[in-house]
Amino acid sequence: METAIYPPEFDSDTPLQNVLTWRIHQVHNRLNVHAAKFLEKTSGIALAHWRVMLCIGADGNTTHSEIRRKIAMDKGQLSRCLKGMVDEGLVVTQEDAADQRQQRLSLTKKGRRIFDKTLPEMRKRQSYLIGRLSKSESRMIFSALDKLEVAAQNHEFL
Amino acid sequence: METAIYPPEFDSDTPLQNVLTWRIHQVHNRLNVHAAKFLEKTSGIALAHWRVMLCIGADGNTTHSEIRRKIAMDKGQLSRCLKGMVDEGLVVTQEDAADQRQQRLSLTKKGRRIFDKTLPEMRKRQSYLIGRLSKSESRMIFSALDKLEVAAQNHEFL
DNA sequence: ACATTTTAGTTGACCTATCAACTAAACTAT
DNA sequence: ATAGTTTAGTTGATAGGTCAACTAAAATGT
Repeated sequence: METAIYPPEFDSDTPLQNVLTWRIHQVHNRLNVHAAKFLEKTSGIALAHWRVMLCIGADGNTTHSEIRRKIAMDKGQLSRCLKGMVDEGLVVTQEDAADQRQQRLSLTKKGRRIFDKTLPEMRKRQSYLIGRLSKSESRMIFSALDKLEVAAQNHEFL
Repeated sequence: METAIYPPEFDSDTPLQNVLTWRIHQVHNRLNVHAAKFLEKTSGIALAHWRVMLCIGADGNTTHSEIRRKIAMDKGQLSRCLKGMVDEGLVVTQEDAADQRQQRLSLTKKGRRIFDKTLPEMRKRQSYLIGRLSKSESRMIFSALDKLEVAAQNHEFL
């Protein structure tokens, strides 16, 4: 018998549960909610701030564009996000001597403290989540995501 | 040698690429963009409208709450979304004789026409996406997503 | 050297998502 | 029956995402 449960075709009989993009959408939302609550509890910072922090990293000295290359974030959004982080005293900007268009970004002492506190917690969370998966699930989900990302960007099917 | 590439711990050396929740976030965004463009091309309807349409289904006669149970959508959002769909002539509401609080929802002829045109296209897209994956990837990604969803909702790790 | 294009970042307009307050109908329990 | 609670859906306030216009600096090409 060759017939697998997947690939699932969806129709009135097959519930939305089996539509891959739909499942990703749902799970993504729930993980986001979870991450936001988790961050709220551990360090009180917003998810977007945390993601940007991760990009700046402990060493700092990044720029807007570098961050954007890493996390594919809208530049307006990033600009405002960083402004918020500067206001909260998490990040400092200093001008780049060589290129006056861009600013070098680093964490403040406070930002660094929060970063250092949050990183291990987020690692634990990551391990917890991955720990729920079997070996092959955790291997396959990464490669599947890679392929889906490519598939979504190829214009083959558009 | 037992060491696998995964589960990936993230730190300054391990790029964000290996953070599972991050990857899901990225891939989700790209799939969304792809889906929206695809729908734009095939039937000109919005992704949110399509999702709701799928819930109403060809047979129709659903209610707000039934849809919400299926797709875990905010009720305010759904209310406005449906209003838009009614304005566009995709959906009709009629009052439920037995329960005056709720409305029965169905597709209009126009809505039905778009639904019938879009469904096979979206199926093709789904098959295309799943087709990029190996058998075990497509099997494992579904089970992994299921487990992650549970993990994100359990308060074990919160 | 100077006109053109590219890159960096900011800002404004708009659109969607999320949360909470609200009205109204229906159920529940005394 | 009727007070209290639950369920259905609407609406408003607000935060966050997306797109495009804009300024300024740097790179490019003649």
